[in-house]
Amino acid sequence: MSDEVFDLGRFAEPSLYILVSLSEGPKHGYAIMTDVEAITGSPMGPGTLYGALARLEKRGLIEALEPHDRRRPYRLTGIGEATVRAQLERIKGFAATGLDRLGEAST
Amino acid sequence: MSDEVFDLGRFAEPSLYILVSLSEGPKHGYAIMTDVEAITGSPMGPGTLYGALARLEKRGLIEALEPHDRRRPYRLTGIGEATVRAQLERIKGFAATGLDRLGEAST
DNA sequence: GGAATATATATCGCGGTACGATATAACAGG
DNA sequence: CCTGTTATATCGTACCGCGATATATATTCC
Repeated sequence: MSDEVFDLGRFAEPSLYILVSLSEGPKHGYAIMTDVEAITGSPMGPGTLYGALARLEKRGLIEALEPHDRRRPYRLTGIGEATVRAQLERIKGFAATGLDRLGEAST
Repeated sequence: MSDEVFDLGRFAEPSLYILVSLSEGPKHGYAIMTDVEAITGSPMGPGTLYGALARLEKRGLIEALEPHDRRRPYRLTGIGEATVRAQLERIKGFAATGLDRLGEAST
């Protein structure tokens, strides 16, 4: 089972942003929103955020911590961390392949 | 320099695969399908392929060449090439950021 | 103190995408 | 001649993205 890394599925972009944001440490929704905007350059609205958050929790990639004040923080689970890592490695390889092809093909 | 590069939009994964496949040179649909499967490891069905192909052409990122035999080849346009390159650079940076965070946070 | 703004979460609905299923057709090999 | 491969095309369903919207508290400024 050890290898069985969860796939993020079809619409993985916002989910991946969230997971990467949580890679830094536990955060609550609003903090994720601002962090993702800082990383990616484009804002993530609440509709996108909370929908994806619920899905990620349901799939066991993140888990909710005890709320403090008005904040409901989330944390990466073990599976979540493995998933992000695998996903990022894959993406990294893919980007390298693509850029390599462009480098050779252009001129 | 006015590089208003086209964004791939929300659902960019299959489209990006196609564009990267075409970065190698012009290909027809079926060849893209097999190539993408080779690159990503997961198969891309005709429903995904031809839908995305039509959208990419409509957006001017790829263009159709003259059909030979039963094959309808496509080629990257200038805009298309710039878009893939920009997209891949962005992804590369994002992956690096994410892996960096994981590297520090884990262990 | 009152008003405006920032923080913080939650939900709805439309538009649009992913993708399996399905159909069609030409060609090659046994 | 029939099966499998190559090749393109379309339909329908399920699901996602995301703007809009609502609510409530905390903070800041006049």
